[in-house]
Amino acid sequence: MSTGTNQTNELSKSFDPNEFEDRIYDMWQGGGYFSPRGEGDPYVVVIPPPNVTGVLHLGHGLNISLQDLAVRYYRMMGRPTLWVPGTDHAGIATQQVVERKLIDEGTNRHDLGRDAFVERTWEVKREHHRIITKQLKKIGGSCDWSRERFTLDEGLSKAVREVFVSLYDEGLIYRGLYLVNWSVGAQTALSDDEVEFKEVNGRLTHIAYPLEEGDGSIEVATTRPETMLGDTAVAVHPEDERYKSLVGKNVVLPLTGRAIPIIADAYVDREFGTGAVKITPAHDPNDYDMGRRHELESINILNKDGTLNENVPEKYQGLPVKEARKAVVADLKDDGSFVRDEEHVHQVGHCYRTGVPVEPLLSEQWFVKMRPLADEAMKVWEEGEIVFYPKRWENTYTAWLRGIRDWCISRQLWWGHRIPVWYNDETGEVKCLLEDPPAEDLVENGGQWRQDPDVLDTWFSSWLWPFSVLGWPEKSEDLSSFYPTTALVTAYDIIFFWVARMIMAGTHFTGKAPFRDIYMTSLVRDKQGRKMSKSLGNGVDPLDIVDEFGADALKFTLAFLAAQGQDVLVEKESFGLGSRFGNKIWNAARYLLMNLNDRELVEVTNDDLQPVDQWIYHRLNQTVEGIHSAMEVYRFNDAAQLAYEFFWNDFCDWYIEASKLSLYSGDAAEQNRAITLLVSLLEESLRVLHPFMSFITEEIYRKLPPIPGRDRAEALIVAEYPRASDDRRHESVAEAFGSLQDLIRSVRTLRSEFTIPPAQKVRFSVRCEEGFAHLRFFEEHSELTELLASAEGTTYGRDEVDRAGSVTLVGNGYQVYVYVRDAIDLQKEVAKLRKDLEKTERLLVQTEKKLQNQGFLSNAGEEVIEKERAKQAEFSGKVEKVRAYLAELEA
RNA sequence: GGGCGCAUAGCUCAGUUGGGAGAGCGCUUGCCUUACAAGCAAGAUGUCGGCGGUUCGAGCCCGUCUGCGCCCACCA
Repeated sequence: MSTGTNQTNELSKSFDPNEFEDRIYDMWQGGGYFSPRGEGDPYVVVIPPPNVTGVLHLGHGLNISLQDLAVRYYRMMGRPTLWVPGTDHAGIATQQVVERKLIDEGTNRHDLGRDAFVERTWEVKREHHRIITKQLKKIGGSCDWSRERFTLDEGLSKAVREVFVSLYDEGLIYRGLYLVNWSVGAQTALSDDEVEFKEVNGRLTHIAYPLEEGDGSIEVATTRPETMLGDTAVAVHPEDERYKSLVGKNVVLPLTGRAIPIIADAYVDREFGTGAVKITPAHDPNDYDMGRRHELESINILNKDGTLNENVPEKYQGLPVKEARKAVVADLKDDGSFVRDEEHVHQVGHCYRTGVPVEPLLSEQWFVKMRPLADEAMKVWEEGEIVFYPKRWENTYTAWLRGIRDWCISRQLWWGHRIPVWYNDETGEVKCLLEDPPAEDLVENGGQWRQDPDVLDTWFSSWLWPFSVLGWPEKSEDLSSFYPTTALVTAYDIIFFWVARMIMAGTHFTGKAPFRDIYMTSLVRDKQGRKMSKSLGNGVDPLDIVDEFGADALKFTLAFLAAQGQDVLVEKESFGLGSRFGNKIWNAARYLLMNLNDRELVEVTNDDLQPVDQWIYHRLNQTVEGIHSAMEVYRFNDAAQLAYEFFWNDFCDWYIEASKLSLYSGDAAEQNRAITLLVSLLEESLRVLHPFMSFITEEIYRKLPPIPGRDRAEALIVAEYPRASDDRRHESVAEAFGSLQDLIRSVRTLRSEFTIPPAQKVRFSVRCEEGFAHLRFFEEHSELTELLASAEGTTYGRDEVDRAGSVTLVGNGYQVYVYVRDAIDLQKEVAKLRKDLEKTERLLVQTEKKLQNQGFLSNAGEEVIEKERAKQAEFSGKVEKVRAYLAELEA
């Protein structure tokens, strides 16, 4: 059976990803290939949802690329594979985007009103959503768009509501007046995790508080002098002799004239500063605790916009914190209570979204009691239900769980899930409801019930993501088929925000950890190791990379560079790696397709394989095995490198080159055999490469002719991934081919060192030694050496040959005589040989020492010793021959 | 204060159970050789951060020191 292949399936001469990437993506999506197919153990990934109003950066590029790589690999491995895409409503960030727009339009959200503002935000969301999904497609993400979700869509809102009500009913959600982190920038409370501590060069101000009675004073120190306006005590250590007598007395607070007590508390560090601390329960976490212990009054001095309120003397009212600080210090100086101030480096909390310093503020907020949830999350880890890659992140995870604190979930925003709690202000009743109360009961319609104005922390919907996207709380088909999911691929900077909380929610509400494998991606940095950011201007836009190099280059380069657990440093130019690889694949394929003309693809059986064919199949086998084991443990860079090396170094550099003689000089049958093997190997290589280089391989796959005896998938994306097979294992052939490569390289080196022009053919003979497996190989397949070394008039054999006029190259098990003595500088050759001899002698001595070492012989493994013996034989043989040859040359 | 990570070729980094030091880029030399100059062939460059230890044998294991980086933490 044979198939005519005279159709023109040519590839264009120049390689341009832009020419086919969009077209191929549409083909995939149109073909429904992104949806799970088949039966069996599914491979499921949910995307870490990008902020809907955000801009994709290279971190997303890496994250999307690695997920796509894994998903495509498992899809081709035949597992029903699902990658659920979606976006996050990102409360603070999105609200800010819209608020800024309003300010530009000369208005603001309060003028607009809540409903109109939310509607406006939905418009902005829709606009950005279109852009961001387009970007995800550009990058090549093979996600199932028919299942796309948004954290604020109907189903997910239902999940959020369900979870809130159920936690409320369990007593795990509570409301109360607590000191929280207040972001003046975003005008909302934040959870502890949303506060970023940064080192700040501040000043430590020492202030003397005069005693109410007598002349003495007590000196305190603070980094936030303005908070003294809200002081309600001064604390000292109970055993501090300096102050013991003062405990119980009062001091008069400067600037306000209020009298406040001196109390004793063991929390105070006698060594720090003066050993006396001013206490501001309303604006400092420690002071707050102490205030509770001592039943101190709390005086809130801040408005929510960060200005001082009516609880401070009039002259400070309305001043922002920063200004108030200056004014207070100035006034303290005037009034004589200022002692001194000094430079002081300390950690100051900042809002992770707006970057402004966080002000601790006493306010009414909703919290989730985390301890019980954290315990469950700890348990699933202990039981091995979840595994981190790399493993060390488990420490970070467990440390956080151990030190868990309650989670402040209410946000004073308008964009988000409204808290499902209603108050009856007359009766004081509170109800938390799954369904909204009837409209007529609401105060705005003349009823009595008023809904809590706040929305929930964005992460309160994100933590449900792996099961809410699959339909929970409904008992959907997707939920039963695809939950728990298989892998989570995300960056390590959101372990607390997201990963740990998803595990809590998943475990608590579904009884199962939401995923098994947690792959923490590296952070992408610039070449100086700096985080990419807009302000530094060092950001690289993944779409620019796609435009310039193609999506395959983006994915391949990142996969190749991103070793597990190591931050990856890149610049735009780095992506030349993937781009060049694409070019290589393109040209190899173009070359083979060109050579289909006037030849036929024929049936080729294992019996038809020559050693070089067996060698390439052996290498393919090894490559596939290596990729499988690398993928199993998420070593993407190893897998990418194996694929790269096989295709470029083995297939292109050796196999295609070696095939040229058959392809051009063989008879018709041989030519057909050769092209068939080449195209078959190309086809299989495309399957190997597809997860790494998806677009280009699919594009080429479409142009391949039918190959006799091989099934054709409707698209490469759903073709079967190659597996290793025993009948392709050819160890001894591989060893022989290794020797052949050595031989060829040594001839090439000789040519290169003596600059013998490529056009000038050299004549050489090979003499193989008795007892070497590769002897027959050389004898039977002389054309390989002939072609690869650009030689002519070659003779082979076991017998001595005429060496007159030759230069000898000594290899393991063979010698090559190259007849170029006239063309080379003998002195240089002698010098080179001496150097080579020295090195070999050194190696020989090393090996012999080992073999004489009793400790080595008794402790090392059998294999290691065997290997050492083989080395000894090789080295000593070589030394002997080179010595003899040198003596001959020098004579 | 606690925890973690990194120091390997000029640059960016691989190196999975300890057994003759690797890749990509860059550099040098020669080639537009019937796919690819985004290429081919050949080549140079390493006290594997310092010191000590375990071992027949250490880039890899242990200790210690130095220099960077990150995370967590309520010392005003």
